[in-house]
Amino acid sequence: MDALDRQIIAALRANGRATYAELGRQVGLSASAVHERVGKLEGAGVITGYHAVVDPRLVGLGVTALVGIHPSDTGDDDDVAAALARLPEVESCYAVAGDEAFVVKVRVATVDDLERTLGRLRRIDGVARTHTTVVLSTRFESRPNSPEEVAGALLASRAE
Amino acid sequence: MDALDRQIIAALRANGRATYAELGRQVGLSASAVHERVGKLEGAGVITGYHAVVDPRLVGLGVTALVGIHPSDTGDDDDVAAALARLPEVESCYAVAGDEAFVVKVRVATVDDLERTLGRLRRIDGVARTHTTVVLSTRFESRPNSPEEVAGALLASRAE
DNA sequence: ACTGAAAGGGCTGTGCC
DNA sequence: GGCACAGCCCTTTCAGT
Repeated sequence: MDALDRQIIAALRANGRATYAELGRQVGLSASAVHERVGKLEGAGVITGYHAVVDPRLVGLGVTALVGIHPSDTGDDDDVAAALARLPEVESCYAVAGDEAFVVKVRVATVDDLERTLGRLRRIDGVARTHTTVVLSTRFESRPNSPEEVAGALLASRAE
Repeated sequence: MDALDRQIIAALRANGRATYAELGRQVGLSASAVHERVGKLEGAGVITGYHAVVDPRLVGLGVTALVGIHPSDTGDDDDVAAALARLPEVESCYAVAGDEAFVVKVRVATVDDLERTLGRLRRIDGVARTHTTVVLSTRFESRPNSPEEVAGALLASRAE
């Protein structure tokens, strides 16, 4: 993982369909060299996949909510996580510190669907209670920020 | 937006680097037809981009937190959102219903960095207070669930 | 709106530095 | 590890339906 790898990763985070030739031009390498590096990054699990990003509203999933999952005294976290993974409307699932065991992001079509989904969540074995925060608008999401940028910002913050 | 478009979208959500020829094979269309459809989906804003997904830990961003942003009485939400967007460690930002104005997802290298970031967040004009939930593990994230699957699950739920 | 053809370019393996 | 080359496949455009 050198500076070239990081540049390639940043480029692929910005445009996941960039060709190897294009990436090569950006970082000053031949297409075959980039091809090899990307293959290694994928093999090492650094790059885990490539995904098209879709406007949820335009595919009929206009309602987003963040739901905190309070665990019951009995019940295994891994089992709860597995049950959460079985619900396709649960898009992300984080195990967290604090009163809640998990925070999940849910996407559905309508508030009626949200109500139904919350019912299903509460009925999971090991779930005592949910705490729902409805998303009014997504200002930005999954920004492809390079670690470099983050590091730079944190350095600047340190210097303050 | 017909069934073919939805199939193509689902395929590109699963593999953002799928070739047009490959997509055509999957949905039973020629590569040129797929090419045209994808172009229209991009133009209509249904597909907003393609991104490589990277394991945050392997690029030195091993600490994730969800931070609720409580607004002060004075201060404009849009200004706060703009200030949040300027911090690269803030990966996502949702305006939410409830006590908090926003919930943001933050990724940094260390808990020291997290402390610094929280300081920067609190210093934003219009931010009264933050409430931080540290992520212990990401069970799954940004799963490419097709709206069909979600609709199916919700239908099943309705029938229960 | 899709197909099929054709030209151009990218992909990806091999051999070599 | 990277480059150059080469064969093949894909992309992209365009006429035809």
